[in-house]
Amino acid sequence: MPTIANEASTDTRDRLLDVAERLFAEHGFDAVSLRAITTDAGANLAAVNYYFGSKEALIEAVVARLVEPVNRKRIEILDGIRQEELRDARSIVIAFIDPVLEAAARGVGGDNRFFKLMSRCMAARDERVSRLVMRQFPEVVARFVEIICECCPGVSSNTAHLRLLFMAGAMAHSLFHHDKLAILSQGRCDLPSFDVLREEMVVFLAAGLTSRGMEVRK
Amino acid sequence: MPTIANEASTDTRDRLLDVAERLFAEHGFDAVSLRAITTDAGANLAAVNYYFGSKEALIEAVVARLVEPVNRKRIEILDGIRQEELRDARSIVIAFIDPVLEAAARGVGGDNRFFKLMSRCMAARDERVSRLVMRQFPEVVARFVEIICECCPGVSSNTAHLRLLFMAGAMAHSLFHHDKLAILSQGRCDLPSFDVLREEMVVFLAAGLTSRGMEVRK
DNA sequence: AAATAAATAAAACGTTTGTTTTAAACGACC
DNA sequence: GGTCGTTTAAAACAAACGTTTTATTTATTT
Repeated sequence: MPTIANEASTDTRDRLLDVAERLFAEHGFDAVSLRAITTDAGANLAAVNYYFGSKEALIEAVVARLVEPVNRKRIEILDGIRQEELRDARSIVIAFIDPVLEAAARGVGGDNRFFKLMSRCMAARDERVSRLVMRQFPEVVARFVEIICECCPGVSSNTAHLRLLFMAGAMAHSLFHHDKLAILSQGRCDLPSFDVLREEMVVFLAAGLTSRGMEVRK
Repeated sequence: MPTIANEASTDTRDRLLDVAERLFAEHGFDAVSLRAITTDAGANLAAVNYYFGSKEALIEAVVARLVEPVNRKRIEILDGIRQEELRDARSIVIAFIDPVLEAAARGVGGDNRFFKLMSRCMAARDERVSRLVMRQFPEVVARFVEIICECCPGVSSNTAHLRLLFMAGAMAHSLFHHDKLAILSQGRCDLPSFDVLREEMVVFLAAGLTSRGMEVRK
């Protein structure tokens, strides 16, 4: 086991992370063997266990490296909203989805690596993975719930939590599966560009956020 | 291989389907071995290959058995809406989600078997599973898109397709993960009952469906 | 230059997996 | 009652997996 990471080690360590991220997103955690990862990375089979200790620890490292910056960016944007006075539902939605879209845009070939990986995490078989995800989100959730309650009249904390869940689901699902619209619509739907998808999503979710239904009307 | 199913065969065949459905929903397709299924069903290891030919064929059978009645019910409800004149967004949303909730309610112990299984399908590693799902939905998609366009002024076919995708994502995600709200909210959110969750979802999605944003305003 | 630590390489280990094969038991029908 | 097709049982197979162990190379430090 390496005690501290030096320059030589980070080389193949990072290559392992990169390759694992791509393969995990594309085929799922279970479907990708350590042999596939190490071969693709030009490393030895034992390298994963050498640098990370186990396959599960590698998964955790991959997920953390991808999720952390996105959530950090989200909070940054929320802080900006707090200062300016653009505190409407539309801004909230954008603060939620844009960091994800940016992370996706950074991905090679425009593949939806972030959502694919998140979706795989949600459905992952071992709970350690989903627990890792659960650990990364409470702060973001609290911040969004707070601002939703402030900006959307009549929305309670409970409702805000649920609406955030709806938002997350709509975003993840549509970004993950938008390319299947061609089949689902039997060719009757044009594949939307990312810009169009983003704008449609913002409109839809902002309307949902500000909708009035269950609150106690006085 | 059995040529036709008689009474004796359907016994363990159905037991295999029941057990597989439950275990697949709970742990995922890859995580459940044929040994676990056959043992739990009180059958021999070879039974799955005997009745279904392969594990993949068993997965297909399980999914089809679960999805078909839900989509059939959806279309039934849409037919009812067509006749009556309750053609508003709220009715559309209800036609979409209620058959799922009913299927969930039928599940033992109220587990979210349907969405869990659907979520696993979406993230499944072999494309044959997701292709099976894709084959089951075009008709439902077409029907919902049609009625969305009719009921929601200014919504084009492309937009309707996307909004249906948002709906599906919000529903699947929130039903699958609503029990994780306790952790995500750090105890600040009460776990919603199914009735509350349903009503919140209907309000949110109906508002999204009828929202106005991207259409060309004349 | 020798010694020590880090990194890579190669091979083997013990499990588990889906599937196939071979036998035995069961049930209907002539 | 014997025979044939169907269903269950038990065992074996080959392949793939994550992990560990043992050697060898490379780099750093004394």
